[in-house]
Amino acid sequence: MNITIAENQMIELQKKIAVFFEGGETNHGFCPIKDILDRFGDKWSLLAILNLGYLGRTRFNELRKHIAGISQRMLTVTLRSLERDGLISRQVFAEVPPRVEYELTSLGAGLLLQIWNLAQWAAQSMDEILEARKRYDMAHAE
Amino acid sequence: MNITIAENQMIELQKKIAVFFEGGETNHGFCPIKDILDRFGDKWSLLAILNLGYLGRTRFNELRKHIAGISQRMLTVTLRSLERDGLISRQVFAEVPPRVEYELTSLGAGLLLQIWNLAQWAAQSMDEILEARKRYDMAHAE
DNA sequence: CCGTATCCAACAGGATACTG
DNA sequence: CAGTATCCTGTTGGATACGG
Repeated sequence: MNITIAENQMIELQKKIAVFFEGGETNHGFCPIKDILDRFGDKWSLLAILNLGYLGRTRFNELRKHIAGISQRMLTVTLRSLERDGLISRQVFAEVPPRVEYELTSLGAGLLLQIWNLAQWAAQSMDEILEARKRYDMAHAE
Repeated sequence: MNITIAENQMIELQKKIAVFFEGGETNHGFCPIKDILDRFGDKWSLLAILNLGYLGRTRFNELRKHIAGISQRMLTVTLRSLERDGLISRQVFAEVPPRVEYELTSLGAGLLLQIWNLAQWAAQSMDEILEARKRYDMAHAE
């Protein structure tokens, strides 16, 4: 039953990819995939965006509590780069003790939507992947 | 005009994420995002899948030609891990010289669809991101 | 509270040489 | 042709200490 990414749907997709590749700089390596990876392929960016989507406007340490395992340094670094790319906004309040709040921009919300779809796919496919992996390891263990 | 991920759409998404987080193991860090990153956050996996989607069933060196800059070693490593996860199939022909062909499985095709959506978003948003970056760098250069 | 600065270990991944 | 095997470097990111 999982054999149904309908054939024609797949062919449609192939055509689109072809346009994508051939319309661009063809084979000199232009590809937004590389850019995606450079920006969001790191360990924490997607998690930060997902959590900001979940929490809405959030303070630094509140966010940190929700991203299990992240160090202070990496949360700072990650938030800065997301801010630089216009995906989140950062607002500092001149108080003592200081308060800083982060929030997704509309651009960031658009990315969140994509991440969400990807996460959904991953959640749905995880069992199948784990099974495949088990099969592979069985077959390749001597 | 880009201020339109409609509010209610965003709120809907927040609810879904909430269910996602709170339905799972809550705050102990369960999250398919981490798994996604572990598997596809590397430098080459997404490119391999995208190119296999583009080319269809393909031989090792043919694939290599299309993925600009990949080393023989990394193509092997990448393809092995994708095969292990059941995302691509590998068929060896007992010929001299040897021939090996790779192809997306239906599971892999499902992932391709997600990657495609993400790539589309990236392509559409790239300008806006680059602008934001320029603004940020202007503001933070003393 | 919200960072920055410094140091350092682990690992991804490139270059190269060799095989069935 | 389609890989292994080995070596070696650059980068990622954790730990720790300090600052506004």
